[in-house]
Amino acid sequence: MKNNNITDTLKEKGLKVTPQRIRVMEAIIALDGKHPMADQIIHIIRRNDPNISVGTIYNVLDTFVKHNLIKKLKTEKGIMRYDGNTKNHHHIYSHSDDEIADFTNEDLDDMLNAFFAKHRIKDFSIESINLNINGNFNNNLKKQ
Amino acid sequence: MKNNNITDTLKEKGLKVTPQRIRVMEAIIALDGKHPMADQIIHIIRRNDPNISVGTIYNVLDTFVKHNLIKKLKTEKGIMRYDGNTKNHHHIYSHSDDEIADFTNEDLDDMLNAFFAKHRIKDFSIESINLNINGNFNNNLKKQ
DNA sequence: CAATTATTTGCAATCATTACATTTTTGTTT
DNA sequence: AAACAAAAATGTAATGATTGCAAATAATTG
Repeated sequence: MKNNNITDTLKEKGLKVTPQRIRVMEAIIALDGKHPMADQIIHIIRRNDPNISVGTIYNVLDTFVKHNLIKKLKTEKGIMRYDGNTKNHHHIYSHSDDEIADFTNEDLDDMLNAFFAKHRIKDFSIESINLNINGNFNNNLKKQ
Repeated sequence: MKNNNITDTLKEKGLKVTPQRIRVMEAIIALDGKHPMADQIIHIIRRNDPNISVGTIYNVLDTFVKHNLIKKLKTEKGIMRYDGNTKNHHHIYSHSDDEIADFTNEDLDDMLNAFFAKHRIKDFSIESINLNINGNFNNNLKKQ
C-alpha cells in the first residue's frame, strides 16, 4: 500500500516508476521532518540496496524537486538538504546542532500575505515567502 | 579617508590591519547591494592586486563574518554570497536572473517580533528572523 | 514482445572551499 | 628603530558535494 502510494504519485506526475525512485521516496518519507542531506539519503538506501548509484540519487532528487514532490533547502554550510514537506512552511535553523525544524502557522502566512499585498515590490512578482528562524535549541530534548 | 574608515573599523574589532583586509573591505563596499560571491570579490581585487591569494580572501571574508562586519548568504546553488549590509534585513531572490536584492521594512520587523513574542517556540531561543522573498523580477530595469 | 524513450550506471571531472606548512607582516616592547 | 611574539598571508594540495557523460539497462506504449 505504501508502495502503491508512491507509484501513483510518480504516475500522476508523468514520471516513470523505477525502483530507484521508489527507494528515494521511501527514504524521504522515512526521514520525514529530518531535512536530510543527499548523503544521508544515500546511506539509508544503501543499507538495503548497496549498489544504487550516487549520481542516480542526485538525479532522482533533482527530478522530484522539479516536480514539486520535495523541496531543496539551502544551508549555511552550502550543503543542500531535502524536505518531504511541500506545503508552504517556514524553517527553524538551530545553529548549535545543525538541526532544521519546520514551522507552520496559518496566521503568520495570512499576515505575510496581507503585508505584501499592501507593500508590492516594484517589478517583482512573488512566488513564495518563507522565513528563516535562526537561533538555538536549548537542550537535547527538542525532539518531543 | 575611506581608507581610514576601514582601518578604524578593523581596529575597533581588534583585528590587525592588513592590505588584504582593506582590499576585501573596499571590494565589499564597491559591490554594495550586489551580494557578490567570493569569486567576484576575488576578480575585482585582482584587477589591481593580481597576486592576492584566494585562500586569503576566503579567510578574510570568514573573519569579517565572525566579527559581524559582513554577512554570508546561502543560495539555491550552494554558492555562498556576501552582504555588506549587517543591519537586520530581508532578501528578495529573483530566480530568473540569480539576483538578490535587499528588503528592509521596520513595520514588517515589528510585526514579526510581535508574532514571535506571542508564539514562542519551545526550547528555542531566536537570534534572528529573516525572510526569503522568492520570485522574479519582470524586466531588466530592476536596478532603479 | 518489440520499439522507443527515459533512466541508471559508474566513473571522471568540476568547482567552491578548506587545510596546511612555510613565509611574511603586524603590533608591541625594549 | 631593531627585535619579538603572535597573527596573517601564501600557494599549492586536498576535500567533498555535485554534475557530466557515454554506454548499458529498464519502463512504458501500442
